[in-house]
Amino acid sequence: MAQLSRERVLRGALAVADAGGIGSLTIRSLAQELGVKPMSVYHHVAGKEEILDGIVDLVFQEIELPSADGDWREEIRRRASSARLVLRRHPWALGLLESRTTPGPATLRHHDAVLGILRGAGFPVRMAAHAYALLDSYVYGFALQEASLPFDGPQNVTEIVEPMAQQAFAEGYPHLVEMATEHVLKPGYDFGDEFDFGLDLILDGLTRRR
Amino acid sequence: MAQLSRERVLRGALAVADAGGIGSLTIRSLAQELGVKPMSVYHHVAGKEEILDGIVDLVFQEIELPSADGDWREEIRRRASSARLVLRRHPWALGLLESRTTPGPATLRHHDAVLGILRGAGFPVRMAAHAYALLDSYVYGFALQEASLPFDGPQNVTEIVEPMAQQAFAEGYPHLVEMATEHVLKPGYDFGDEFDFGLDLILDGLTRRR
DNA sequence: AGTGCGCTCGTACTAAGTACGGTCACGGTA
DNA sequence: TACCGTGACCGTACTTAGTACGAGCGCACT
Repeated sequence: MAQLSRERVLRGALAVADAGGIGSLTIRSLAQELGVKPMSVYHHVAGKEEILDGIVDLVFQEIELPSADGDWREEIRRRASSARLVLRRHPWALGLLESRTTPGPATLRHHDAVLGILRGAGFPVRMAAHAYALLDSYVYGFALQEASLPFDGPQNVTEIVEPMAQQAFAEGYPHLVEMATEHVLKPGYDFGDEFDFGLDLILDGLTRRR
Repeated sequence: MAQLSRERVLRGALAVADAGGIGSLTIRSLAQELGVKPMSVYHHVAGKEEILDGIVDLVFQEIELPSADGDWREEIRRRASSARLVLRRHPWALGLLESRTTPGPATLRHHDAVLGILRGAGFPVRMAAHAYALLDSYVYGFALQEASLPFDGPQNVTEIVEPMAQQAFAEGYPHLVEMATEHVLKPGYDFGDEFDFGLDLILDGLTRRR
């Protein structure tokens, strides 16, 4: 095992969080992952808070940056889709966003690039702020809903939703029952497919208001 | 101090979380709030997980239900605004959403009512699912961004953003600097004002696609 | 008075964050 | 070569948290 370093500590923390959720990330579990003893970690980071800040920034680093000279709509769409995939890969990152208020360098670079595209596309500053807040709200919120779904993907939907629908029927929630039986339980259903509908609607609205 | 009860335990937990964040909600802090010893709590709830599920459902209970016979657009707007305010009052609830997969009765009632409005407004099942995912994504994501802002309200924006802008300038993030100086630092700025822009855009898009 | 029951609590075990100081390898200097 | 400073790693232990276990205690019903 090579020398420890801040970089290796953060990478290790990311791996532990991905494997077992943020709840499983403890200084001890991280030390084990790294093949060292708990206190060794503290020579490379100041404390657990700094680790959390660090891995959030690592997550932002994974999101594709829009390129400054492409079609704005296509670039924004690409980065939104990328962000959604990244947040699905690291669902614990969403819960962290709420508590971290000191953005890292990758986070800043990311936001600067997105704003750059919008300004370059002709959005005035105020409108760029609107667009930026709207787009990120949508992406974060969608990722949050994906993360809180009781099922993982399109596979095991039936076995999870079927009993829920029965319960909803028994307790008198007709619209939930209808949604389950007429939509969610139909073959081919995948919540992830909802993403493009909303993104298109938002991009259309922004185009119209530009 | 009256008899303890599940209800009082959950209300107490909500109060503790509101006062100091979920991080400050421990069995011991909760017991102190309730004027009892820690282990007494366990006679009314099975464990901390059940407390967390319980207070998330309490939060949903606070969101205004849309009324079934109003104008769908107005009802949906009202419940979205209400949800946003409730989530601003209990920002810790967002972090919990991701981990709780067993919705409580208030949560189910809430979702059933929203779906009911959309179906009543003439949205086909599939389109109601789209609209529902989009609206909730927006509301949750917006609340998440509000919660992660480094400033609390329109008051102390300047003292927080000013140094950030300076740093952004020094590190070469021109669009962040522009956004700060030309928009955020202007008098009257309030991030909360962004909410209506996005909500209107979404409602327009949904109207058009209905 | 006796009995059972439900609520409360004292004690204690385990897991986690981390302060403090020790150990040890290495590299530069006299 | 002998010495010593430095940086990385770790052993120990203190504090805070969740919670298992079982004891005490008051009240309702016999």
